[in-house]
Amino acid sequence: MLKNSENNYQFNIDQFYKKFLKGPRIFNNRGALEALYVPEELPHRESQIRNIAEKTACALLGDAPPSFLCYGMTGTGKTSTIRYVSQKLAQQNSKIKSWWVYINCNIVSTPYRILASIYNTISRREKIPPTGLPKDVIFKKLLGLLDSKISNSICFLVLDEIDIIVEKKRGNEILYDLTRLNENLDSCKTSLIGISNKLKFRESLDPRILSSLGEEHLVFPSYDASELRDILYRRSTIAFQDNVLKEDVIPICAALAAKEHGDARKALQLLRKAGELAERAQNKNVTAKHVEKAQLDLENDHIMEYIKGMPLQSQLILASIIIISKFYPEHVIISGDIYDMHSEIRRLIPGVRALTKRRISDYINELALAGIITAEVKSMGHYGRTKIIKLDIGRELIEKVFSEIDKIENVLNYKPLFLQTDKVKLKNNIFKKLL
DNA sequence: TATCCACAGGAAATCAGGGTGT
DNA sequence: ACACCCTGATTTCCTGTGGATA
Repeated sequence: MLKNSENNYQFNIDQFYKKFLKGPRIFNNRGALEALYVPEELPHRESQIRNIAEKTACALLGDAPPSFLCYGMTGTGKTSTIRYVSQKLAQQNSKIKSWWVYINCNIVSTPYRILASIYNTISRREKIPPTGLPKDVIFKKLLGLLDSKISNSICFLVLDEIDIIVEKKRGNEILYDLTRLNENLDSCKTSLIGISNKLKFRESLDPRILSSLGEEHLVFPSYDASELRDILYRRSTIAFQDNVLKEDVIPICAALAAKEHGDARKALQLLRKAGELAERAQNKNVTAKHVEKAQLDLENDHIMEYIKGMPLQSQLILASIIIISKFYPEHVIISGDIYDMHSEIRRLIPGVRALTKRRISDYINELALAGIITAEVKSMGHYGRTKIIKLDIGRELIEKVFSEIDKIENVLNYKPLFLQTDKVKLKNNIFKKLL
């Protein structure tokens, strides 16, 4: 082995790849564990499949199927079932062609972009720009396109995570427009399918939309452990080489996911991650140990991914919390502290604006919602009403993420000034007693 | 018991930045 | 160049509030 200047053994990439290829194979087709993979059959969703099939069958005859809603927690097979049925429907021998437009409202979240997204999925040539035009213009263009390009056929609009747009003030408008598409169309018919994982979201839905979206809705119950085992087993026969899974691997994955409201997506992720860990370690088998590690890794990956993806201001808010708890572990952190800390450190980064307390309050709530911190509203009597903020996950993990973000890394060793005044220290001592 | 702190958090307005057609 | 569109982030303005203190 050669030594390089840093006194480490030099990594020989060619040898590594050669060794890897000679090593044991774990996967046969890892795509079968992906979220988007639609298997040949969907176990334990027979009644939902039948229900949707019955609803959509009239599309084969050229009639507009009723609109409807699907409920169920994450990983209960809502999207997969819809995709599955749509594939089967397309395989039927019918003169009437059906189009399926999938929209994830988490990504495409504004009225304009929803209309544009539908248009752009159907139209091959002309695309609607991401911004610029008035909404009603796009609406008319869309009507024209539907009538001309897919005349005498059915267009299914699948709105995944529909609850997200309903929460917004103008969300009801766009849904109302979409439900009314049929009235303005001559030769094309549309059908709306809403998918939601919040069972309560119907309450905030405009009654007009609720009625045309169909009083009828479809519930996707969570899978129990034995159903998850079954799903995993079937997928694993496609995804993995024969006999690489130790017999306890699938039951453990299923049990872990069953604890989390029976999330099949989670179960599949676990299984895949466990497989990848085995592969990386050049092991012949996937074992319970790999699943354990996978569980930890997945949680961390998720958090790290989330933090990396946050906007800079949000990262600065989190950094403020980190810094305070790093230099003053005893300090009880309240909203005001974060405001002060933020206004100090934001100066260290060029081009970062100061924020109002109001805005910071929202950022704190977002972090709490993501499970990174807890923010409990508490009244300190004469000392006001505020949020008590605590870090919910390991500081090291967050610092590790931040060390990869240059702008934040430079800030982490900043020693807070405002905390050094006696006034602040005194008040915080009273806080401690009150808690 | 009235007071008063330090905010919470809703609603509406504003701003900047991406774009349009004329 | 000009008037106008849509969005997302933020500010402005606002009313509400739990409980220690005087």
